[in-house]
Amino acid sequence: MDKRVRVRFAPSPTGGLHLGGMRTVLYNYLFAKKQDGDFIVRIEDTDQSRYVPGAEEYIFNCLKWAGLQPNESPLHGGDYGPYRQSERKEQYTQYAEQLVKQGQAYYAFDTPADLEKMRQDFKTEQNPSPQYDHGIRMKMRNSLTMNSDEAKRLIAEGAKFVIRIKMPEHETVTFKDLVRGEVSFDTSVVDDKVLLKADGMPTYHLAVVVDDYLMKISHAFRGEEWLPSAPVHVLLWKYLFGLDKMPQWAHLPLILGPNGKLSKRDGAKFGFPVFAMNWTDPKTNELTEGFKEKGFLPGAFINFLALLGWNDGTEQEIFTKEELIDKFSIERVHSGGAKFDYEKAKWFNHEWIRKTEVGSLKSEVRILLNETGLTGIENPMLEKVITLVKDRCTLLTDFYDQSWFFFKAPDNWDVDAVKPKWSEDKKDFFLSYIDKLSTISNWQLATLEESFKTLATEKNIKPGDLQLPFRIMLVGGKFGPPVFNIVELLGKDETINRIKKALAVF
RNA sequence: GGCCCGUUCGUCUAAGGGCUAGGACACCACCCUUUCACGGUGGUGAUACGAGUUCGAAUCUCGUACGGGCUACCA
Repeated sequence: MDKRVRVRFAPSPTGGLHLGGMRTVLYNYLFAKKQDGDFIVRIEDTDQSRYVPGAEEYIFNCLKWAGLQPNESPLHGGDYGPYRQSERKEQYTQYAEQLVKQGQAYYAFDTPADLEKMRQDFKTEQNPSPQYDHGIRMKMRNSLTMNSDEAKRLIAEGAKFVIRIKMPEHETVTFKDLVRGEVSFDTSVVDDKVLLKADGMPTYHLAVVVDDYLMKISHAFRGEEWLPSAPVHVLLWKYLFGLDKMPQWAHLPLILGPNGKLSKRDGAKFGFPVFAMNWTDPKTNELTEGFKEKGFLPGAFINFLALLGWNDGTEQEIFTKEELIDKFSIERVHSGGAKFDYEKAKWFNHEWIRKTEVGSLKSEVRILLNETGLTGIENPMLEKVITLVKDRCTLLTDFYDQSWFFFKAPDNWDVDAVKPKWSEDKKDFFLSYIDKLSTISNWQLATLEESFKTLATEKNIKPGDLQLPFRIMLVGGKFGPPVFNIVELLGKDETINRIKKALAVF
């Protein structure tokens, strides 16, 4: 009896894909997978003036990176195409005309200047932004205020016109929202939205209803910013296809930045990404940072995004994608907006790096090191290094800071940290230690540490006083994993070389 | 201005009429560590306010305040 679950993500290709958009994708995806349904991506490109080249491809790249692949889309095909609204232009006109015939919509011939004049003329203190609504429409140039012959004549003459919905005056539209329960609106406070634009393209309002119908969408999830226009969509469903065919709605809470609505600016200002992947605006060349390039694992990204406004009722916080699919339910999504906390997002990533196996991290880390000029790294060495430092890395990009010295000798040293306590005795110790190291055949952590301590005792120096200089000789500064772990991985020749080189400077 | 949505530690949240309002991030302290981290243990910290219903309210109702969204031939 229940129809097949089909959900859609419907972005407009106008720029980067931010956290809110990605979370909408995620919830759609999880919901669909859980019910064994279809996840569809439909490109809402009805506004040619806002079209941005590359944005569509970028969106699909983000979905691919996050592992949220659609079943149907302009890229993946499907039985309900085309999946770009610009390619469906012809489909919408008939429905708009049908509404006019049914008396639920009308032609309007007002020019942009007319509309501007109306807004000025009717602007008052109480009503700073007058709407084209039931109170105003009889004062404008439309098929309601002229006789039908004149409207027909104007259209025949090629006059520019739009089709507007004729909102009823005092009806209450009520619908059930999966995250908020019942929501009602008085139709008299919503304006006569344009359905079909002068260029023949539909607006979002018409297109979303027609396409959701034609694509047999069963559940429609979108951002909370759509809630105020929901009554228009509900009415359109009622007039065109019947309320019984209408998808179930869920208006998702907004993701907020430190000062309200999350924006690109917040990212730049507070130093965190807001887009899934790097996005360069083709017009301004402005680069907005993405979570991928910042060093996030896709699993961690999805994980923290899912928890921004949803939880499974237990205290579990780390979820794999499979677990999320298994546990997700739209009813447990919060109705309140969530402020994005970058610190917590990083914590998720840290947890994910820790739990991800070395083998899965290898190629990412290799690419990262390559980009900084560290090439030709052998696999076994790379694996040992990752194992040693992964617990210290919050972001993938931390692997560089935590490990470059395994692949490249330092060329300057934190001498200020050494000099004040440096002495001939210590120099003598390291000279002897070089000899001792060259005789060691069992190059292992315990042996190395033991030999160091023994020699120090023989020379009457506290081993602790020697460890810091030793570390600085090897890596250049006061950082890195435990000293003898570094020595072990560096190997005999490299360790001796580094001591010699540093001794010349100290 | 109007309409709609929302409000539990600084942040994300649990508790759907009944234990001392629980967890996580962040922060602080201690432990571990002769670098820095990780880690471990503990701590500070919240039901916006005011009424009402009730034996009993974070939870239900109303009002107020505050926050957010919308108010385009953009989505």
